[in-house]
Amino acid sequence: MRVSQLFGRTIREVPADADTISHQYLVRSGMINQLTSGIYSFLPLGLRVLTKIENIIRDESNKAGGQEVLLPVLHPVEIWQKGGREPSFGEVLFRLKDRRGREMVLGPTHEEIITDLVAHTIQSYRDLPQMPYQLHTKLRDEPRPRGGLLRVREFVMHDLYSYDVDEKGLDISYDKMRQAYRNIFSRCGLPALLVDADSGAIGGKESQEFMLVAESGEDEIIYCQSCQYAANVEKMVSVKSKLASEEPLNLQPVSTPGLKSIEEISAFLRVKPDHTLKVVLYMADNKLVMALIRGDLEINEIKLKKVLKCDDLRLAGEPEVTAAGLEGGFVSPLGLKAGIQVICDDSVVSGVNFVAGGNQKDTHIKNVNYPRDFKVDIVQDIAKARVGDGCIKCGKTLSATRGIEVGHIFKLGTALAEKMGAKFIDEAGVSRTCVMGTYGIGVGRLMAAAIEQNHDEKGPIWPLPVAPFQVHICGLFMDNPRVIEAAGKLYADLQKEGIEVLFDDRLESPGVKFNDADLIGIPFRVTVSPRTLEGNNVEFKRRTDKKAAVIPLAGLPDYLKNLISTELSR
RNA sequence: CGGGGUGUAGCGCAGUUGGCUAGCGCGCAGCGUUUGGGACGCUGAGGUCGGAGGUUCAAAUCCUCUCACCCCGACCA
Repeated sequence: MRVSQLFGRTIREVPADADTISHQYLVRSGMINQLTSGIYSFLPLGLRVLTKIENIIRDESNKAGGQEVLLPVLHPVEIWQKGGREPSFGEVLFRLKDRRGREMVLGPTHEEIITDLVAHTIQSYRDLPQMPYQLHTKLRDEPRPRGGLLRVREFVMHDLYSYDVDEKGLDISYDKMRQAYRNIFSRCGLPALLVDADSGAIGGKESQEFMLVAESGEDEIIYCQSCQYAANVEKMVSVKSKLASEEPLNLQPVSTPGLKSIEEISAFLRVKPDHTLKVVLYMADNKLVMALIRGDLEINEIKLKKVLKCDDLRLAGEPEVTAAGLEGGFVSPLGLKAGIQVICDDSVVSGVNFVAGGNQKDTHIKNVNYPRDFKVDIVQDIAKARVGDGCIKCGKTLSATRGIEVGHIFKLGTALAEKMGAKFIDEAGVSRTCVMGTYGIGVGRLMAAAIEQNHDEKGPIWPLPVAPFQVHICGLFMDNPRVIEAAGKLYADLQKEGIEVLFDDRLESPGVKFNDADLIGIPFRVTVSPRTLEGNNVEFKRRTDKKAAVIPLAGLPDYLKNLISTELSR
């Protein structure tokens, strides 16, 4: 491609509404353009990167046994009702009506559709396992799009679904896809961290995420440097700090005028926060519930939501607390009237002599102990894991980092397949339900994450396998006949060798060309200029090099061809 | 949905105590001089000042409503 003819241009100024690095560079290099919030067009340069990633995904999916399909974007709402996930997707679903008034949904994902298709296609255990997949658009009305391509409302996703005869088969498919995903990320030149994850709205049991470590990541990853165990903070179960053992003392009410927060209470009564009882009131599907945890810990709402098995969880508002006859800031599980469900973190069970609310204004109670003084409905881990906690696998201290979730794999089981009627006849002639797995990669997000992870102050540094072009020719002084001739010939020769080359043939100053080259981020740059042409040489520079090397023009196509193929096969 | 911010030329911005023909830089077009890390001069094109309503002799500027976008939080590939 000649830069003079390229559709799309580089921009010098940083776009005002882009403050994520990848967003800035994607826009400035002319790869993407925003249409409206969370919706982007891809220009030729950007599409080339996207397509390259897609092709790597395609290749690895095929190798793992996948077969590509293409599913509709427009879904009748009934299929979502049948699958039972309509409420949990809620507002995220884009909805519309067709001309007959029939309600439709723009597909946010395709488990229902593909499972319906499988139900119509699979009949016998002989037809299994299957791994249909697609690379196609998903539409989700996200509450808050952000960070350019990092979080959008319309995006290309790789989604693969596995169907097996039993759990054992699912385990095999899951392992295959986990390996395929590892291969994909490593072939893209992007080392991804595998972490245990919560399965979210999609449900299912086992689930893991592939994360690219990046400052701008939305997720917090808690990991163990010693045994490498890692999990999303949403999911991580950790060994909490232990408290010294004490004898339980007698209950003692104390006056605490106006003191509500854990900090205020612990300072006033001179007790450590780990000797206070934190009470948080939530509305779970519009029912008031009480969550208890040791005062120094935080509640992990994802875990809590799971324990409660509810679709919607939010903090209770002042009116809702008052309506339940409770005193905000002094709420306590002691003497609680029936009807309010109490969920208690296991940290409370192992602690002693807590300061808890007194259930009346300006009063707290010291030396509260479980189970002597109050009852709870559920005891479970609902705490947010922290840096410094112990690893549940090996006991060593946990660390944290931030990451961008670029892939997610789930063992879904049979629940959805059951609802969608995906059954087969087994060897004994008995009808059984397919066991399902689901696997996804956000392709555009991966592209953005690649920049977050690989860039300098001039622009992105694309890994060769996903770079928009492999070689960038800068022709300096393009009004010089020798340069026109030599650069033009080199451009043609490289293309003849099958090398992907972007040729900057514009009559621009060297500074402009070099800056544009850095901004586009192609791994190899060849500069053709009168100066080096004198000795039949050109300059060669990797995007990561500081300085260019002078090398002979003769034999350059072969040299580059070899270089590229060795780099790609690494 | 809660909190914060911004809408003026393709991009980045100034102008906002009402006052002349709405301005600057970049980019774009033409001409000329230049050329190794974002050159310079001259000329030029390009604007419903986010939208609607109102106040006024006069509105980018004041008032009301509204829309859009960005950032921080609750959600996810």
